Amino acid sequence: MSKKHRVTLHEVAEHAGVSTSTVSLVIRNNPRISEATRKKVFDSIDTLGYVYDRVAANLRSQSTGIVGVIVTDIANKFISEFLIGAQNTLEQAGYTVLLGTTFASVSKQDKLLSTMIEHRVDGLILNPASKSTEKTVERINNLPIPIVLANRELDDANCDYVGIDYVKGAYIAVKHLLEKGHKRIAYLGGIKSSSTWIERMRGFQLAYEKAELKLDESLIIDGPPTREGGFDAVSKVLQNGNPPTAIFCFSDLVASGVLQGLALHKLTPGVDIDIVGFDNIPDSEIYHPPLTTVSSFPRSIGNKSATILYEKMTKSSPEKQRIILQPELIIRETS
Amino acid sequence: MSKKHRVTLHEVAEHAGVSTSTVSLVIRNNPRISEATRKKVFDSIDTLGYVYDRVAANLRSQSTGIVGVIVTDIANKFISEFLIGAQNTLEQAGYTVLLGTTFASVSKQDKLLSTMIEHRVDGLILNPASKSTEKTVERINNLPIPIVLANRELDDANCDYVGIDYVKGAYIAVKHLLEKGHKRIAYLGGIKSSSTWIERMRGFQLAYEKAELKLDESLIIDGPPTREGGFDAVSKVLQNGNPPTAIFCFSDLVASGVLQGLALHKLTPGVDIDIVGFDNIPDSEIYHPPLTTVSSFPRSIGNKSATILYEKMTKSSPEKQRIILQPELIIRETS
DNA sequence: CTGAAAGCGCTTACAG
DNA sequence: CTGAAAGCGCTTACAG
Repeated sequence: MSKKHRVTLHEVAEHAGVSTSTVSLVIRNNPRISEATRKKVFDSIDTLGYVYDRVAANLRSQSTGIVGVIVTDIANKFISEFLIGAQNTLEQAGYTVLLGTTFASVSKQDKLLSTMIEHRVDGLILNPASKSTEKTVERINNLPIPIVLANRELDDANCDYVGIDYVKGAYIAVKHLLEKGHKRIAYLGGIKSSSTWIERMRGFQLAYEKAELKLDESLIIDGPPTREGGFDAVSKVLQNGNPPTAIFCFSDLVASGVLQGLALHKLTPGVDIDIVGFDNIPDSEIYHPPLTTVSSFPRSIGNKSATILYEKMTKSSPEKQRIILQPELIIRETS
Repeated sequence: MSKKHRVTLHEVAEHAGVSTSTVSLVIRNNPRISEATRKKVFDSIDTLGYVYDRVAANLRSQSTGIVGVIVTDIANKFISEFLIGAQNTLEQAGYTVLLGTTFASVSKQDKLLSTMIEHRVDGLILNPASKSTEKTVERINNLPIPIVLANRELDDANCDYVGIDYVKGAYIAVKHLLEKGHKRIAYLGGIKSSSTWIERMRGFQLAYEKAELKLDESLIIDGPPTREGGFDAVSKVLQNGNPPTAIFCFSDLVASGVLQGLALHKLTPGVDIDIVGFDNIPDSEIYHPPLTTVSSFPRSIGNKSATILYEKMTKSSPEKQRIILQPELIIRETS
């Protein structure tokens, strides 16, 4: 079985007594083929066990129906939800998704971009690694195929973008804590050089300014946007001579590490210290205790990214779009 | 930029003053090209901005370097870890991964199989949907390309398989609960017809038999292997006239729903009722309270699946392999 | 060590 | 409504 050669369109044509052009048109459901011929061809396809060879079709038609989606980490719930959104929309439109995971490595990202372009993807959705360089940006700007950036904006990238309003998200989170009377709020986790970190920082500052309070830089500790990052950051900040009374976390994942660290120090979130996360991943609801967090909408971001890419691939409207979804505060038991 | 035609190998050859055969060999690092020629060609590639067209190469060489991986749900941590394992190994071997998600739908799975075969993937790793039919099995058995099944075994599928010993996993979990003195243990979540459910059931029964106890069928409630499924199942089982004193959950995800449901009924896990999960996903450690669970090794399963597939794709040793990893009990605070 | 020629399996104008 | 011919951009024997 394995070694038997694949039946070709040519053989189908011969078997059905028509030309290859006709078979090709039948396969692609071209309406200008008569019902009788269509049936004849499908019969031959069935009896011969013909399998369409997209590789050949792609070469000839110069388009593959494949869209590359590059993300930083699929094990992150925010990302996997984002992916599901993008994939659903893309598949509905008839595209196949080629997935790449960078694990936040820029060189991995560069390699993936190359591979995907060599595979002639029709378009790309990129959730950029946080340390993406100028070179990456330049490359993205010069890409011969449509691309949409998601979740993280890149400086000087002249690109369509879909993400959420991180400034506002951080702002409403910190404002909430300030209104509860906190004056010393920590900001833990996330890579300081990334746009996602910087924008949250801006929201953080904005809330402090409006409250006419001064923030303490020693309560700001960055690190990897992971559970471990949160754990390490909270351990550090608790050693501060004047520790915080509340913590704003870069993400729910970071918050999960923070909760772990707090438990180790016998501090009860929501009682001894208030915590707010970011993302509203499903698990945040069953953290111990359930986490107050900022809801971003990963599936919607995925959907939107795919929709915009689809427009870029099919229409010839080159106007750039920048879509910013608005976050919401979800108050639970940690604040 | 977008509309400029892609530079072809032919143009590179002309620019470098060699034949296309030579350029082709240079690109693929064939050692029988002299250093001088190689350099000349690479210079031309750089100045012209040539991009290798894998679609054309694939057609001619009749192999794509693409491996299809089909899973039931990427938002599930067990699966995403499995995927990372498979992807790492595959990428190291030079393959590109085409990902498909079935969301446990058999028709989706069939479509994905078709798409991937049409795209001429060199091999497939399939984490089958639980309700896969005989037809699917037959199709898989007749596949013209190498395939490895993972995580869920299919009856009569004459396939290589990598998974863990679910019987033993359930056995050690239930034995642990019995040793703690429990006599009424519930088994919640999971699809009754799936091999993963059935094998856990067998382990469950085995533990009861060895303890010379009789199990109560009314404490066995199946359902979707999700958080919601767990929530619903625990709600049902608590209405039992004679409710269980301990619960064995199909998965950690199910357990998370069970914990939620228990909280609603003001029952404290580990105190009022004991809980054991299955999978040891990272989150289980920070559930409230931290979950006792059975550790399966999703990344290792991914790695192994990829390794076996790689052997099938490259060597001509047709001997079937069936690899069963051994699970471990991780005791935390819910028991 | 390198080149000329054929061909992978489709789709695409074009002709009728 | 259908067919004959060319060609997408590579790789593959084969020759020298």
